Amino acid sequence: MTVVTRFAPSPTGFLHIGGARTALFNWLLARHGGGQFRLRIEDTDRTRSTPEAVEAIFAGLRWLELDWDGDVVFQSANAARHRQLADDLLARGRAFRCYCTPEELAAMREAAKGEGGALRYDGRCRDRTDIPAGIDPVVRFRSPDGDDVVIDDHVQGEVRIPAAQLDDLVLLRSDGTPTYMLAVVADDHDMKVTHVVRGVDHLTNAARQLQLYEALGWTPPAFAHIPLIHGPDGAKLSKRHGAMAAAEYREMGFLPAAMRNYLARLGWSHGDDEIFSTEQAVEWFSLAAVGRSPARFDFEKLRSLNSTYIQRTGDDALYAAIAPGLGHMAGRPLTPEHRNRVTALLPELKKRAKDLRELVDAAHFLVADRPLELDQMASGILDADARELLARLKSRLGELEVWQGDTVEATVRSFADDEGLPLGMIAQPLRAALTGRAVSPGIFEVLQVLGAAEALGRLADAA
RNA sequence: GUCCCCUUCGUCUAGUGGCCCAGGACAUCGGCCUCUCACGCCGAAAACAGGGGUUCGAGUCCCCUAGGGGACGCCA
Repeated sequence: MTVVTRFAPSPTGFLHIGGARTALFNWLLARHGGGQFRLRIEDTDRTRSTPEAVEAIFAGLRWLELDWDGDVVFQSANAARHRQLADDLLARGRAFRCYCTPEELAAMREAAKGEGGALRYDGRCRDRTDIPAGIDPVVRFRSPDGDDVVIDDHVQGEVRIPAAQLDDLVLLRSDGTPTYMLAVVADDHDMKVTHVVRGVDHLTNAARQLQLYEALGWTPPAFAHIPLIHGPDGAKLSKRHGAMAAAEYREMGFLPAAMRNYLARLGWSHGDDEIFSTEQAVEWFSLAAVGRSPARFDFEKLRSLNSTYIQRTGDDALYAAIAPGLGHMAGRPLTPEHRNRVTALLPELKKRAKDLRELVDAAHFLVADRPLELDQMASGILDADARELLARLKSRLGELEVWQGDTVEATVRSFADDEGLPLGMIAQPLRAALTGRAVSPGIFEVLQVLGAAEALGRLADAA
C-alpha cells in the first residue's frame, strides 16, 4: 500500500506557520514513502471561504516548494456525494433529523455547565416522531453509546475517549449543506488517504470520525496528531506574536529551504542533526520521531538557520534573489557593472546577513549613486581631520597604475606607516567615505570591488 | 465544568532502565582572530516540574500533585 497524505486547510485566511508545518510533515511523509501528497481545500463553509485565501494557500505552499500531486480537491464540489451519504445513514437509522433551535441548543449547554458534564447535545430528537412545522431540521449522526473510542494514533499513542464525550454531531445543516465532519471522512475515504496528519486540536474529532467510518462501513486511515506550535510565551501562536503568515516570512527575507529546515525541527528530530537538506529530511522522516509536546516558535533560531542557508547559497542565485530589492532601493535599474560589484563582494556580504533584507541593505552602497548618503556614524567619523587625511590618501591612491586588491592594500598600509597612524585610523574614515557606513566588509575588498574611478570619486566627495 | 494531551538548560531537542555527576543547536557571557562589523575557532554558565513507588539500578516504568495546552458549534 502506498502512502497517501493530504493537507486540508480551510480557506478562511492566510497560510499560517502551523499550517505550513502540518503541510511539511504530510509532504515529508508522502515523499519518504514514495507516495502522494494531496491538497484539499475545505470550503464547506462557503460564507467564510474566500478565493483570496485559496490563492494565499497555493502561494504559501509554492514558496515553501511543497509540491502536491494531482488536482486540488475543493470539498464543496463533493456536496452531492456528502448529502447522499447522509441520506443513506438516515435510511439505515444511523442518523436522525433534529429540530432543535439555536436557542434550545444554547440552553442545553448552559444546563450542562451547571450539572458538571460535557457541553454536549443531549440527543433529545433521536427518537422524535412528530414533525414540527416551520423548522428546517438538521441531520445528526446517531453517535453510538457504550464503548469508548480508541484512537491508535501514530504520534499520540493509544488515546481512549469515553463515548459519553461524543455527542450527535451535525452531518447536514438545515439548509442541506454538509458539514466538515462528514466531508473530511468522505473525502479522505474517496481520495484513498492512508495517513491523516494534522494538529492535535483535531484529536477528539478523530474519535467522532472513527465512529463515522464504522457507520459507513469504511476502513479508517492511520491518524497522527501533531502538537501545536506556540508563541514565545507558551500560549497559542497568535497575531500578537508577530508574523503568522508564511508569506510574511518570505517578505522578511527568509529562504524557503531554511524555513523548511526550521519547521521540520519543530517537533521532529533525527538525533542531534540540526542542519540538513530537504533530501535528508525526506529520507529520515518518520512519525515515530515526532514528539508530543508543543514547541515554541523561536525567531532567533530561525534567523540563525537562515544565515547559514544564505552563506551556502551560490552568489549568482543570491544575486537573483536580492536584485529586485536592490534595484528598488537604488531607485533605478541595475547595470551589469552593479551586478559585477555585488556578486564580487557577495562572499563577504553574506557572512554578515541573517536575512535577505539585511543583505540588500549591506549591499546597497555598491549600487548607490554619488554623492553617497552618510549615516550618522559615518558622518561622525568624517570630521575635518579625517577629510584632510583622505585627501592625502586620495592623491596617493590616484598614482596607482594597477588597481588590484594587493596593490591597493600595500598603498594604504604604507600610507598609514608614513602618517604614523595605525591602520584602523585610516580604515574607518575610508570606510565611511566609501560605504557611507561605519560597518562593512574588509576595506581592501571594498576598494577593489568599487574600482579606481568610483573609489576615487567617492574619496573626492568626502575630502 | 467534562474529557484528552504535555512537562530534560531561556528556547528547539538527544536520551527508549545501566553508555548520563545528562549530549547537540540557537540565544547569553568570556577569549582568540582583527581595519569596523561579521564569519570562523576555543571556552564558560545553563535542565531531567515536585512527591511517592517499582527495580540491584530511573531522565527513561507506575501513581499522585502542580503547572501548561487542547477539545466540547448548523467553524474547520
